[in-house]
Amino acid sequence: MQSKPTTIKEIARILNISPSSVSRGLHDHPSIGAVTREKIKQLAKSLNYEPNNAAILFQKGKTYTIGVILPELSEHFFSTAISAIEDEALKKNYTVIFAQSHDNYEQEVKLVEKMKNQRVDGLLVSISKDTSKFDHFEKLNSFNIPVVFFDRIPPFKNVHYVACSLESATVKAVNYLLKKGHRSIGMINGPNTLYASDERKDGYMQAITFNRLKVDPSLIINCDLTEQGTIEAANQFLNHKRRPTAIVAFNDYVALFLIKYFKKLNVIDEFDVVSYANLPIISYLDHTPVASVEQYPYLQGQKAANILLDLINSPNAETQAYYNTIVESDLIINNVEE
Amino acid sequence: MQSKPTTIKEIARILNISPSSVSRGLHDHPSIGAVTREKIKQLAKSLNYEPNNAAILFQKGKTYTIGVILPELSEHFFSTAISAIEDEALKKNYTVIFAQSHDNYEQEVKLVEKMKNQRVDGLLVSISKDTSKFDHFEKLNSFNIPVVFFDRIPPFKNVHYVACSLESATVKAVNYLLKKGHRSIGMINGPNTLYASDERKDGYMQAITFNRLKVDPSLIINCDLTEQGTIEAANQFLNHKRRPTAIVAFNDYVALFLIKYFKKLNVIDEFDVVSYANLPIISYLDHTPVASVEQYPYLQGQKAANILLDLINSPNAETQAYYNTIVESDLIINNVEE
DNA sequence: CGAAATTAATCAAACGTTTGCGTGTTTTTT
DNA sequence: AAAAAACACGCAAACGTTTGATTAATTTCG
Repeated sequence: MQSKPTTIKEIARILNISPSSVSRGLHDHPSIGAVTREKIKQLAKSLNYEPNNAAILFQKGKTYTIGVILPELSEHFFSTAISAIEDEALKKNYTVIFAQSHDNYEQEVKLVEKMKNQRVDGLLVSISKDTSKFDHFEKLNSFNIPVVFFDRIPPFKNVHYVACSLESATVKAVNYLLKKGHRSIGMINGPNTLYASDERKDGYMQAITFNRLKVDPSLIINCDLTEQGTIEAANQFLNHKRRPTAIVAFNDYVALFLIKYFKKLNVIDEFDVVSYANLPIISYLDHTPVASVEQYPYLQGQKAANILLDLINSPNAETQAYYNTIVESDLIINNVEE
Repeated sequence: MQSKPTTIKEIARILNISPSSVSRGLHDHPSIGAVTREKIKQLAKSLNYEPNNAAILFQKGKTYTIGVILPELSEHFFSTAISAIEDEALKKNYTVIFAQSHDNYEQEVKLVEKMKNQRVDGLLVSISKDTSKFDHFEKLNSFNIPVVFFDRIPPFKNVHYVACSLESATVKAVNYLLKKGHRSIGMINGPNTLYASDERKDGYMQAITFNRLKVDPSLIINCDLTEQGTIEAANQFLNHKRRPTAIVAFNDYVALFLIKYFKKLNVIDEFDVVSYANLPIISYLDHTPVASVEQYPYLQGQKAANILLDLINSPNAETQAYYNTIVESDLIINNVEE
């Protein structure tokens, strides 16, 4: 039963015509007569002919494959994004290969190399936490492999990227809290090295200032994002002379730790928490954040994929301007039932 | 800057030797002298030579690629499994391409076809919910593409698979509840069409019977796994003449709905819930399941990937016995703090 | 010292498909 | 009826790499 797949040559031999005619016939090339074309197609069908992709790819020098490199596939945000990427790629008949950097710079460099060897037509990347050099991506330019960054993007504009505006989302979040009557709002921010921390801080300050209030820097606490770090930050808030009544948490994990700790101290009712969505089921908690910044991973993935496919199929990629796409994030108000 | 990638031919031309020698030199073939070999390697390095994968794959008729088809990538279980698969594949220098069936049979058939066209060396599959025919997989046999199923497997033994023994896990779960003193234990099971429902039911009955108790069939309720369905099941338990004090939920989603509903009715303290792990953060809930059946997605993915790679590289795949691997699932007791 | 063995490299074919160019045959145009 | 156009197909090269067969040069050994 070990059937070798049917080839064009085989069909040509049986029909006593040339392989080129078979190829053209199958592609509805005008220079092949209708009769011959039908004969070819019929035989191809009955022999279960399937084009040998490897051969075509090789011949065309294109792989119809896009690579995706991201930190951790099992994080909900990324698995949703890649799900979108795959869906978009499939529509245009592209294949997706992916790899995880596990937030490790060296691994990321290796993977970029591997993707290049695989001759992907383009690359989608969400950079690892400890990536601060970007040479490995620049190398791809000379091979004419376009790169689109998404969500975790490098801190400069002369690349293609899709990302969420955390700044404007943070403005919305703080505005919401102010409108609810809060006058002292704390923020548990990430390490200063993260670009995402800057954005949150800027948004926070912008909202406060815009409302003609004064920013109290001691209400913005940097945190290593661990449970222990969160607890320390919480303690600082609890002992603060202007003890805040609302807190903006860096992400859902931090919010989770925070809420857990506040519940333990029985002060949870004295705080409103706003967070950035990572965990799909966080709204099922008893004490949930009053609002969440939704970052639309599916949409980001979709946009990034489409931009990449555009770039791949645009002839004059050289002279092209950089896509700097911002996905507006929204503040989702959790209507707490009870 | 548009550098065309260096080829073996190019190196050969510069060194005035034949391409075959270059190829052999790069592969440390014994019939190339040490001097020439070094010259070749040096030049290759300085020209940044990278083998053209597409050409090699084409030439060898192998793609060093494994395909993965699963229902929904954004589900935590699957994203963890595929994360493992990717890690294993990378170790052996294989590439992973994947696609989602979105639990749709027709889509699955299409994807299998596409994977075949891509000439994957092997396929890992977790079948879609409404797949009951398996011809599309059998077709792969004649192309000598091995298939390993994982987690969601077909209901027969003459295929390779890796799966969790939900039956024995359910036995453990029910035993645990019995040991805690529960005498009336309800089960919210899935639709009867699912193999997974059978396993749970069998495990339940086995544990009850083994403990010399009588199975009350009305305590096993089939449910469509929606929130509404869960509520209906809950109501049946609440009105049951032998009202259960513990409930085995089909999965974490069902458990979530159930706990939410019980909390609303203020009867949550009258029930112990056991569930099957899908949601990583469910243990952060206020009222969490007292125990969870852990199905080790990472381990399953790992094993499935390794089996597939074995099959791909075993010369006499024909005569091979079928791998039927069962991953023991464990009952994780949640030590509730308060 | 001549035959055999070893070493070092080359040649050419092959993998399956596509595509520019050429060629013979038929049809259309003037 | 001759020239032009349209049609239908074949030829051959090309993509980059690998590999079995072959050759030429050198070394080894009886």
